[in-house]
Amino acid sequence: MQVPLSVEPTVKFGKEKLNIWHDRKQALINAPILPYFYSYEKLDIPEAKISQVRAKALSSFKERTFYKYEFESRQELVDARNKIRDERGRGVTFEDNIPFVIRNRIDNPELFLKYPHKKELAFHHIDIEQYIKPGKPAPELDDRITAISWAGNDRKVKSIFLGKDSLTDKKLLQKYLELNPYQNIDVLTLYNKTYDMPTIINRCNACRIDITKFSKNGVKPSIGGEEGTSIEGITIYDIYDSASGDQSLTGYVPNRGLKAVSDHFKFKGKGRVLTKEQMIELIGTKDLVEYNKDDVKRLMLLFDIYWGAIEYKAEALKIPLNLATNLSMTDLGLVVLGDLYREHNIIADGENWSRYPEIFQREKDKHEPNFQGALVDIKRTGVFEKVKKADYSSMYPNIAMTFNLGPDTTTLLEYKPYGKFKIIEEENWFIYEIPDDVLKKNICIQVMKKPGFLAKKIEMFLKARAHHKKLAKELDSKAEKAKSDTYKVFANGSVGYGIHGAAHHPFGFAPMAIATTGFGRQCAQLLIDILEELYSKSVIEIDTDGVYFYVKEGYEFNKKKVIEAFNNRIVEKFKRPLNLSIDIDEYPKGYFYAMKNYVLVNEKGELIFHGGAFKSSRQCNMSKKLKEEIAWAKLDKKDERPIIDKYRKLDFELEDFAMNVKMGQHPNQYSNQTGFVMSLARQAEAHFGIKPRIGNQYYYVKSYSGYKLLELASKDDLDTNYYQKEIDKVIKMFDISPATVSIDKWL
DNA sequence: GCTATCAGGCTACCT
DNA sequence: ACAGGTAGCCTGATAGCG
Repeated sequence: MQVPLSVEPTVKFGKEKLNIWHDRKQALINAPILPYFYSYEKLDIPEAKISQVRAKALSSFKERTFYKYEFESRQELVDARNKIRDERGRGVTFEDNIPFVIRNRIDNPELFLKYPHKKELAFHHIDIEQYIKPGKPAPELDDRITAISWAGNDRKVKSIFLGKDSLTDKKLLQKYLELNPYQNIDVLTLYNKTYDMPTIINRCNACRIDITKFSKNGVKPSIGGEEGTSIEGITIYDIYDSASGDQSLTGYVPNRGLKAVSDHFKFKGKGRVLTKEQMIELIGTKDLVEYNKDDVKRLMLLFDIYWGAIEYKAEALKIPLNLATNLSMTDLGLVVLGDLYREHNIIADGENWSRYPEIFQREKDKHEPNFQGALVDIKRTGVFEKVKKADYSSMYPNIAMTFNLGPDTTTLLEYKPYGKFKIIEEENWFIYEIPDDVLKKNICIQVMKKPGFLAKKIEMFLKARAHHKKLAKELDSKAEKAKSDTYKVFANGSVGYGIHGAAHHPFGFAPMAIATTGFGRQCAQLLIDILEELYSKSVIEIDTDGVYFYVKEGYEFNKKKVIEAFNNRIVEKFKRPLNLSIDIDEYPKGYFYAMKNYVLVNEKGELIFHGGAFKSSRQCNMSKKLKEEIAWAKLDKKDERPIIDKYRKLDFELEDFAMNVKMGQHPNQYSNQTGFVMSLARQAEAHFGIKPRIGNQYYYVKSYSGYKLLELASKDDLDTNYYQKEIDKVIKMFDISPATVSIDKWL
């Protein structure tokens, strides 16, 4: 690679250093820049080194003088910034919350190329199994590890496992470390970084095994905190991060667990999938080892799918590998926009929050949005045959590119009374009046005709994407596919209305987000109108950039005609041709229930559920199975009654009635401490000593005495009334009640 | 005391 | 602490009814 394995900031003797690992060597260098922020004002900060710089302000694109405040350490910067925020509020200091490694990368784009990891990366793919005490829902810290499987670059899976009667895992761990010197490992691949490595390290601690062996410089690994596990000289790649962000899986996998995702990619293993009970029962047997080995093979299957994009991303952005393994949209935006702002000598003079107070600081309810987003609607419900989906490819980046949006071209001019979308063309610019139903105003956005730098950058990304996508198809190449996906992410990250619409992203530019979503709504509506006209009231559901519609008897679907009509309408509406293309997918049948909630049958005859109403992970198995059976009956026009009668008997295992919920926040963040999730968390703490923690998952059932953890419930305690009502709900979902039938259907 | 309805808090999902 | 948008579950408050 051209880039290092990892870079982390660290303070030594009060000075900011960069801790760089490359080719299994550590380089502790002085950071080439000091932590800094800007302000328009001359502030009284004695500890800072103050200088003046001339640059263009992001808000006005006019040249201004800024004071630059440099600090000895990040902590000094944070303290000074927070003091000013406390006294004066936000908005006095600018670019004051950029992670230091990224700030270094933006200001010295070639910096990390001086520390390349040239050796072939040594991977270590790993999975462990752990004992669970009978009756307990999950393993605990003192539970022994029963098996470890791993593979290196040779892909040969090896295992080490505990005998049935061994009560300690000390020898197993010692042997594992002996067989796998961490000195020779660069990248640890696993699924769920909060489990395997912390567990191994905890078990080593419990067994008094020296854990400094894990790191390359004798420093103890850290396992706690929100940062997760970190080991000096090693980068941890959690494939779950890639799988959970993979949009192409939506609707095709029941969850983002290792098994579901690898099954989706046609995993073929030797072992069978074991239940929790079997995993305990089969300790010390070949079955458990095969199961454990299969998980490593699943891991490697997914590794081959996702790794290419990680390494490519690191090199394309010139960032260390550890930053690329779980690059957030925020950080991607910082790098891509940071490069552009540096090249054009722009300083972001405040965040959206302070630059557009009328949008981001107005009085509103707790979860009310700041501005209007995408168009979402359902026009017709029920079963439809020959369902098609027309969607824009990369809609938002294409809009930003075609409409020439960017900080240098786009300005929020003024607000007008809420009304219709309007375009006014002048010699050098367009003015777009964008109605916003959140702000209840028309937002007037001026866009210059002179080509802008951000639109140009996005065009470059989209062209690169198209190029690699074509190659991927022609050569059936995973590497090209990874490149294509990477450029799609880059294009999204630089326009990503998520970043430009964020209140506190340092480089966000709200007019861009408002224009992007505003044009998005117009384009979606255009597509709806055309399909409604061509196939007579054919549109079913709309979500952002995709329109589901059906072609009824007597109409002939013609893709060319749709696209032609679409292009004509674009010219009519926007007074010029736009570079927006649409794709069309087909499904033999579909059942549409509500916005974002529908069931499709694809060409292969598979049932694909969309939306929380159908596939919410919190619902019980009984309800899920019922939905699946009724969906098939409904789509095949068969009688649902026998299915319902069968389910009415509630003849299932206790587990099939278990619902589940995950703690979404830290215990002290719950405004309602007596709320549902907290009450389950308290039960778990009282009975099993499980500390309430963000991310904890609780399985529960409804009993006559209230909601109970699954482990505390028995079958004859179940609230049958509640579960009968669950069945009623499913029936209602598929039985089209008058309230959900569109007016058309009655006419 | 029971049932229906609604708002608010929260999770889970979609683009 | 990247955005907005929708559905559904659960709780607690309130209203209507007998």
